[in-house]
Amino acid sequence: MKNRDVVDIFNQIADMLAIRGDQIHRILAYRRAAESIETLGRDINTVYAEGKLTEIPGIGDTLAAKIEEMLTTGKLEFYEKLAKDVPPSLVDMMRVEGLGPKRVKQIHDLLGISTMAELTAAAREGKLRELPGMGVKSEAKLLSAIEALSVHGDSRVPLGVAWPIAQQMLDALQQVPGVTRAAVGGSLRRMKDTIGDIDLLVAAESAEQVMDRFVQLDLVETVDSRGPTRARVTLLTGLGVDLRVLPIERWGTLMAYFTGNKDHNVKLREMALKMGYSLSEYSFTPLDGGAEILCASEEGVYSRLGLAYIPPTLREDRGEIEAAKTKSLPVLIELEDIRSDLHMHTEWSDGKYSVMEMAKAAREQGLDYIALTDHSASLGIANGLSVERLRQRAVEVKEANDVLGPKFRVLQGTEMEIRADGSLDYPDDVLEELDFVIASLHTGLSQPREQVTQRMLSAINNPHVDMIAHPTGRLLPDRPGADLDMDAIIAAAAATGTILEINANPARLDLRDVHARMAIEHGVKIAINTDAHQPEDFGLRHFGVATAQRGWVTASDVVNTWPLEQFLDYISRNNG
DNA sequence: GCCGTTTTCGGCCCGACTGTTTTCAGTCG
Repeated sequence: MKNRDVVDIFNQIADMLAIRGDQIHRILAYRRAAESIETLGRDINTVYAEGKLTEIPGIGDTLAAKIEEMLTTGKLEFYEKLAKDVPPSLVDMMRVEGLGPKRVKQIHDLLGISTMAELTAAAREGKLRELPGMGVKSEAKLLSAIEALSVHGDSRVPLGVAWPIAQQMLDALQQVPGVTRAAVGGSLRRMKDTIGDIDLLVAAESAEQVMDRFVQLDLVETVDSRGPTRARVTLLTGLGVDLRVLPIERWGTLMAYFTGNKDHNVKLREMALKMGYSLSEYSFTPLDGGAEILCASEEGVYSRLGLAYIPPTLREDRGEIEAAKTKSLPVLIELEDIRSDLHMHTEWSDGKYSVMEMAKAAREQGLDYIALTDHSASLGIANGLSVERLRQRAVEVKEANDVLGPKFRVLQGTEMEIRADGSLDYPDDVLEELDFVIASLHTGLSQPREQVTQRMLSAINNPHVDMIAHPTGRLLPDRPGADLDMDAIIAAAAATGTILEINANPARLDLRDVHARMAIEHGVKIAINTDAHQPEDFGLRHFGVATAQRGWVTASDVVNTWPLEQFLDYISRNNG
């Protein structure tokens, strides 16, 4: 069993317990455990083998025993017993927006419905409206939610898809008279790799006009709810968007409340309670009934709690609150720290622009040096370079350096295939001619864990390989990538000085945040590259920087922040 | 079911909005 399977079963158990009407805190314990394993970044089997399951936040003796049972027997008796009580198909019904555990149980108990198909039929026949607490309106709403689910599904969208939509909506809301601030919140502000829905936050004295504009935006398909401070819409793409509007004096509490993930926020509110306040998006309210305290800035919120300011990208309850207490938060890498891009393609392989065009565009971006890393021969679909063509390209690289140097430097590089059999695409003497060698996987990603890990290890252990690009090869939101043993990969990278990439393309963001954090904790250096195939792609860099921040990465961990000499010195020291 | 400068037992955040209700339950974030 893999992490994903354990996560899946714990989440299902939580839903089943909720439908059964179990105690809420027990349910939350299963959800919290699932979340914790999902963001663990390590193979749960390895953690189990080390006897360290209970060191995972939210895993106690009971859940550790359940995980052990799953990992050793492949099943869980508790789950199977529960499934007899609460059919898994009921859990499936909860995916319908607006349908929670109570309603599902009621529908099941009173109408004998236990599948989505039966539910749809009952709604169409007008049977749901007869239930207590239901009416014609609820029934119609449920029916359209079922249809929306079948059209759009309920999967999360990649950060790169949600981002421009949110910016476009913000631009429109900023035009509304009386609006003083407008920003994204939620997982989008935390720059999580995938986004469930978009949160927009606006400061304005009167919400009325903002709401009017919001619900009339072109992208909006349906208005799901609308009140004096909050509105929720669904876009044509199926993506949900929430808008909150409060006066500017409450901006700090508003932003704080709608940025942190659930666990981060709960901890902040618990801290506030211990200090005698109830904390909400509106204010700190003294429990003894005194006047409420407003915060116009987030800094004000954190300082009142005795904490250093926590950057949005860290607000995931992964130790940042504890670090903020002791003022030991890392100084995170920023976009401005980046001075190079070490992974890009030209028309020699599957890029669209010439060597000179890419180099000039990079220089205009303010970069000091770049590596041209066209694909190698065996990736035929990307017009990979034979040894002969690789050497021909070197002529153009030299020309570019003659024209653009000496303050700008183009490195002669490759993105070399790690073939399905584990061999590398160029022989060592060819690699030796190059300034910078990337190795990466594009094929055989679904090989068994041991096999694909061995392939990667053999590349890392080749002294000519300087960096591994997009290690797992995942493509968001649906292709999970290779099942690498990241403990082994990171250990090998640390031992050989091999750089691991955070690929900034929002379809990749690979390394993902938790693996970047594991890597730097083991002393592995990180690169943040765009994998540009055209000049516009350089604009994706901020997604990579944000992912690095989510991994607690500082500027000194990232080779792209180094001057050229320091970088060249580092890769030459680790060659052979 | 987890967890501990409140506790090994008894806590475990805060609010908006809807549709159905005459005061609130359910869902969502």
